[in-house]
Order: sequence, then structure tokens, then C-alpha cells
Amino acid sequence: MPDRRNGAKAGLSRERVLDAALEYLDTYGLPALSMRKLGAHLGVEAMSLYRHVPNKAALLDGLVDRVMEIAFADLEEPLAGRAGSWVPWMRQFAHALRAALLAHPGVLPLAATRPVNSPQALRMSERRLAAMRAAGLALGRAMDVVTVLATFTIGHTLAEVGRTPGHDDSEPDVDQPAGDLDPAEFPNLTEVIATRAGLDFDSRFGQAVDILLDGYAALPDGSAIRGPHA
Amino acid sequence: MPDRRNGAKAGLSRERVLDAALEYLDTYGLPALSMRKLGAHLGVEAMSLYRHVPNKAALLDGLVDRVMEIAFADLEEPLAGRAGSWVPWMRQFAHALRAALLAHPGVLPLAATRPVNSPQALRMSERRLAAMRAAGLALGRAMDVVTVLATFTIGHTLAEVGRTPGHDDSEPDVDQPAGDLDPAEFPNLTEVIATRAGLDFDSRFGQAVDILLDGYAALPDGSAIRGPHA
DNA sequence: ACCACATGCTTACGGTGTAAGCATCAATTG
DNA sequence: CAATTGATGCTTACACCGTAAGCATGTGGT
Repeated sequence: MPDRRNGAKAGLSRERVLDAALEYLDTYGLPALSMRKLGAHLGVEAMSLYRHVPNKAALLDGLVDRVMEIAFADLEEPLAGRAGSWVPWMRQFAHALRAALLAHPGVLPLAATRPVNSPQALRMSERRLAAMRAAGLALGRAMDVVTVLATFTIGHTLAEVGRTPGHDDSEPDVDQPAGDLDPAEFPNLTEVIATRAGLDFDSRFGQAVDILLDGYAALPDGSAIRGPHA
Repeated sequence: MPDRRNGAKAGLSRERVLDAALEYLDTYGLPALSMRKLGAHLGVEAMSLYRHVPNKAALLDGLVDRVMEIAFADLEEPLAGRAGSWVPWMRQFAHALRAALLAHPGVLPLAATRPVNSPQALRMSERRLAAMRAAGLALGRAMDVVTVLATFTIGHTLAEVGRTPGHDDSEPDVDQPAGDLDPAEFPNLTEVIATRAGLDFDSRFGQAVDILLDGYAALPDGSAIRGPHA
């Protein structure tokens, strides 16, 4: 029997609403997500949702929070103490974040736009900072590294997903041009498309993350273990 | 006399509409921008706008395009030929992009979400790639550098602007917590707020950009001039 | 003078988020 | 077991949104 406290009628709870919203988002895209449609998806009227969520903005915030939780759920604890141990840990952090965002591209624009401040998110931030300090980084430096990696990951993944799902019309991507471009006017872009050089998001992301991590580790007070990570 | 071709009644043109939209956006924020309000702002009915813009999505795309144009308007031509000359140029590119986005924070979520494919944007991309190659970079590498810098800039600026303007309620930023956090549970976050360590977006951005540029320059085939740029 | 036509306005439709009040049922209390 | 209580979900309503369709108007070209 589901956790129904006092006079509960049927299922429905903040959790079920969020789950359904995330599922709906992944299936139909952000612009299609309306309270009415989400209600219908749950076999319920739109207004019923407001018993479990104060408003749509809070629902969206909740989705971002949920995805962050997914992202960092099995992020193993960093090895405290060993100087420089933050480097592989932050690498894992960035890749886990990207994976979770790619798995739920519908929340990506939300994650990009709405800083989450849930208790859970604060707890994760706190834990990250503590681990970074334990690995020998100054607090400000720790904040910088985390912020730079998080923002780069979000920015790069936004570009990777491209025109966020649920977008219909307009001109197609550079990647797949319908009225494709004049090779005389755009020789380099044409070559990019032909050879697909510089279109590998996976390896580019990994490379950029490594550059950032190595760079911060090599900084005067990075408690560095010098040399390329490879 | 303004460029009015055939039977034109009053002002109003695609350009005027875009200008007004950008101004309205900067003033009132993205959620407040509706066709009706924009029309009113121009002394005109909403439907009149559709004579100059196919739909709202196209209008928003146009705004992103406009801001990109502003961003790179006075980006000086890169010094062709000299190996490594792409580094300072790309630094300028990143800082110019950030400045333009900060000047028009309302378009930031749009820029993050809608890849622009206007002829103008394609021309700028082409020019960038050409310059990077002239400075000795392989095409794929050039794409990588440009993409990484652009996406990082967008991601970092999104975080900087924070909850995108026009957002009303919900919990206040970490930066300025109303029900502020328990120093016992969140010692590090508390210290961040108290000392403002790791909250300097300006210098963090510059530092991260330099790390990326130096990192790419030092890569096996970066046509590098080794050593830190300082 | 006439015409053709781009322009801007009017009206209308289906969609949105959500405020206000009502009906209903489960669990608690006697 | 019967009465009470309170959470739950539904109904109705409102203001707003993007935009499709058709009409009035005034201008420039002939």
C-alpha cells in the first residue's frame, strides 16, 4: 500500500507527479508539458496537481532537482586526504552530469536557467566543497573548479542536444542542411560537414574537461601533481 | 524618409520590430515578452507584427542573431599567418561574447537554446574557421576550440546571470539567502557566502578561458607557442 | 485616375496557468 | 458502529497567450 496518510483517495503524490512530469517531458518535450496534459497523463484533472505542487515553476524546479539527484546518485566518494585526488573525482562529476542531462534532454534548458537551491542540492554542494578542501584545494579555488566544470558541461550539452527537443520548424541544423550551403562561399563549413571533423561531441567534451582539470591542477596553489593526466 | 517600399503606412519594419523586442526584453524580461505587449509598446496591434515576422519563434531567433552581431561587431580581424595568433583572438572572442550576453541577459536563455543558422551567423562561423586555419590549426581542432569556448561562455554566463530575469518567486539565491543556512550543517557554503571566495565571476571566467586556450595551444598539434601566456 | 498591393486592424479559436469553491472519501474519534 | 475531520480531486471561471482569416485603408506606379 502506497504511503497514503490521511484521507487519501488515489495514488498521486508529489513524487508521482514529478515522476510523471519527467516521463512526459522525455517523451513529448518541454513545450508540450502543460498542467492539463500532465494531469491527463496521470488520469486526473489539471487542478488536482496543485495539491501536490504549488505551481508550475516549482514543478520544473523539482524536475531539475530530480535529474541532479540522478546524476550524482552513484558518484563515488572522493578519496579524502590524497592531494590531487579531486581531479579524477571532478572528471567523474562532469561526465556524470553530462550523462544525466543527455538522458533527460527536456530538462536541460531548465537546468541551464534555474539554479536549484533545494536542501538536497545544497547538501550536494556542501559535500563537494568539503571533499575538494580535503584534497588540498582552497575554498575559493574549489568553488571555481566546480562552477567552471558544471557550467561548461551544461553549455556544451546544450549545444550537443541542439535545438532543444519539441522545437518544430525553422531552418534545419548546420549538421543536416536542407538547402545546403554554397561550397564556394563556405568552404570550411562545407568541409566540416563532409568530413565531420570537429563534430565529435563525446571526445571533445572529454578533452576539454581534461584540459580544465589539468589546468587547475597546475595552477600555483592547485596542490598539484604535475604532468599530463594520461 | 525610412526605407518604405510600396504602400507603407507608418514606420514598422522587421528591424524596428526586432529593436523594440530587444529593448522590451532588456527592460521587462523574457516571460513578459508577448506579441500583444510588444505590439502595444510599438503603438500597434499584435497581429500587425506578423507582417514583418513569420511567428514568435522567428522573432526570438532574430533577437539571438542580433545579439551575436552586436557581440562580434568590433572583433578585430585575427592576424593571419602567425602560428598561435589564434589564442589572443579567441580570448577576445570569448570575452566579447560574454559582454554582449551580459548586456542583454534576456536573450541568454534563447542563445543557449536556439542555435542560430542565419546567413549572417554562418558567415561569422566561416570567417572564424578560416582565421583559425590560417593561424595553423587543423579544421577539426578549430571547430573544437570555437565550440568549447562558445559553450563555456554561454554556460558560465547563464550561471552568472542566475535565475534568468523575469523570474519572480521561489527561494532566493544562495548568494543572498533569506532563510539562510545552518552554519553547522553547511560550514563550507556558509564560508563561501561570508568570504565571497569563489564568487568572482569576472576573474574566474578569464582564468578558465586562459586555461582552455593554453591547454589547446599546448596540445600535440596546436601549432603551439608553449609556455603560459602571461 | 486608376489600380494593385503592402499595411495594419478586427474578430475569433483553442490553448495556457491558476484562483475559488464544492464534492467525496479514508482515517480518527467517540 | 456512527460522527467528525481533513485531505483529495473536480468544476467552473478568468485573464492571457500565439496566431488564422478576413477587412479597411492609404500609397506608389502606371
